[in-house]
Amino acid sequence: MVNIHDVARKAQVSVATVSRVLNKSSAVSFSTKIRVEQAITELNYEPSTLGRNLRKLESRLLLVLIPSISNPFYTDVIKGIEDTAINLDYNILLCQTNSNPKRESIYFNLIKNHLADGIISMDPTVNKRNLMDLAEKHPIIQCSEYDIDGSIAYTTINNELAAYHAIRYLIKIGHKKIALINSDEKFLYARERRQGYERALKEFGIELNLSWVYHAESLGFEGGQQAMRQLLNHPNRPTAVFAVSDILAIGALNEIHTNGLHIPNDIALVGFDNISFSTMTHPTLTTISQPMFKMGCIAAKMIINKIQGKKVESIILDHDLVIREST
Amino acid sequence: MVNIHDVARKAQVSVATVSRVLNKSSAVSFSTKIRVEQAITELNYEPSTLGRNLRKLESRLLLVLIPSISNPFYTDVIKGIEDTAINLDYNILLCQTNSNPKRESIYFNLIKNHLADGIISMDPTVNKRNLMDLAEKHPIIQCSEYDIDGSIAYTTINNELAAYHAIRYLIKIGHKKIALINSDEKFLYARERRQGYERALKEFGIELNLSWVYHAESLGFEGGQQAMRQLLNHPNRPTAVFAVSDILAIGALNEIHTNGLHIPNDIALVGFDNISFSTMTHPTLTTISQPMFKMGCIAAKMIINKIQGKKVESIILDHDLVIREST
DNA sequence: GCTATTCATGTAATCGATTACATATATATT
DNA sequence: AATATATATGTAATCGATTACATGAATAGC
Repeated sequence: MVNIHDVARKAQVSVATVSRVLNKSSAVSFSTKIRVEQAITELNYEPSTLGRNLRKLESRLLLVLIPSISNPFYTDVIKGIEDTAINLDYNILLCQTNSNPKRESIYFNLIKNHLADGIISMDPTVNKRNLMDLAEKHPIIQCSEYDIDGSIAYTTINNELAAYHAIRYLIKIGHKKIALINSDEKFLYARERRQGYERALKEFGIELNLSWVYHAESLGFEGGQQAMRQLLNHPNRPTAVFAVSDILAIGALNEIHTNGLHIPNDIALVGFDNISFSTMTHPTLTTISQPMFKMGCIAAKMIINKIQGKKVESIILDHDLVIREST
Repeated sequence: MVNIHDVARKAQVSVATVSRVLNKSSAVSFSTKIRVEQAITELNYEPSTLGRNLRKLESRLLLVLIPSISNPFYTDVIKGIEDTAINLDYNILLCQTNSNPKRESIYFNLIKNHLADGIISMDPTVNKRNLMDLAEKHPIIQCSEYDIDGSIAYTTINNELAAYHAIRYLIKIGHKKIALINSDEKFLYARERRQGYERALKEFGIELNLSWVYHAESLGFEGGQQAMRQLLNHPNRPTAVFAVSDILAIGALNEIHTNGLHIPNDIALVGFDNISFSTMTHPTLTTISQPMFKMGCIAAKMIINKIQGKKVESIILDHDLVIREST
């Protein structure tokens, strides 16, 4: 493999001069510059990023931790991260933890080993203690999921308020019997969305019926189906359902159809995330839209600022209620 | 940052001995081994992968080129690649080209720069000429999409045969007027699936009606909707539709519903890929299932073998016709 | 007890770049 | 013309590891 010395020899200059031409770091006379560039072309030389990074003590690689790419919510966030990162000459390493602690530690080692410069964590299942320990020595920010009491900067939406808006809307169009399909409340977003649900009910004088609050066992379609199955068997069936993710909502929608009921006449349905599938269901799904692409861009900017030693502040983004046919 | 010299000093040995302990490469006496390990723990030392990789001239990073992670087909393939790669101590860098040549060249540079050891390309939009040039000097294999005449090893299914099976099945259940929603035929898989479509028709003595062959303008839902809209306006409406991807099929399904027609009574529908959403539609979608996870595992094994200088052969995997409610 | 072999460890080169510092030449200033 | 400054280039240290080779000590074989 041809290296910088070969180029230097061919162009009859020192390696320093070659490096200067490569990095435009200081003045090189026109004639030698041409000579060096010619040598580079003739030898088909490509500088080794490995050597460069070792010297500069950086990898220009960003780790993005997600539970799984199968959830389309992450798709657009990642697009935002990638766009921003590439523009600033960083590449991203997408890491699916599958909520597996062993995987997690592999990826944590990557940053300890200097193979990555920073981490954007979007994984709610990550070990918070380990993450915070790591954040003492390495640049880390959280995206979408975060810790209230942690010292790690984050960008997210106001989950409590978003859920509140969804429920308030259901109440305003006449619903009083509103169920909640939540995910596991070990996740902060699940706790927050539940709080928003409860606040809206309280504010409109509707009593909280705990038997209408379900926790899905999985985050896939089946989770929504299972939860809905139980809600449909409830002696006092709700007239509206708020699911904390579109995937759960779509599972619920499926189950409602299987039972021959009509949406929204028999049951109204609201999801969360505004994934692209939510326009392909029948009826189309009313949902809360998060600014996913923007969130990704901001997360990327935050982590790069952090890597460069700047101070970063957490940022809360706006959400929207997207009203479609399911309500 | 603490380095190998600090450890050596603390343990009162040479850096070579520390490296030996780290890599278990040759005998180190029990007592010094303990001393070194203690120093490592006390100093909280983590070896720099950058330094190691530079010396060993490898990065243990694999590039995976995909057009976009938004297509769920890739999800399981990537899981397979990742599982296999991690077991063999490689990490994967997921690269979305978004069919953007500039992105592509960024990623190609990564391997020229030795920041990655090999490439698995799943991108049908990649510039074939560039890829083949690169393959002369670097380990590259193709997954799912490939080149017939190229010299690059690949793993995929038999697209022609899969399409043939889908169409033969439609014919056997009584359909004669069968439309094809294809994607752009610049993609090899599109050409192959069309060949399978034509072979099945020919074999059963059904004349090819070119006005029933559509090319979707996008690979998203809208592509399927648009194509279906045109098919529904056709004076001689087909009774069955084969779409070359589930996403297109779901778009078509939506359009059929919008027009008040029944699936499968008015129109039968077959997709391709067996993405998880294909069980969530109403009716559920008959489709061709590819062994995505397995394909990913094999692709990863192939590229790692190639990196290690072994000879690799292309592998064709089996597909299945999954019959559901839409036919 | 002397030589041959094995074992444990150290020294220094190496991977491929960047860059502080040194030096030589050309140009500007007086 | 003498000095000051700017420009162009080279030398060598450095980033953090691995490893070929050298060396000294311990053990085995006779």
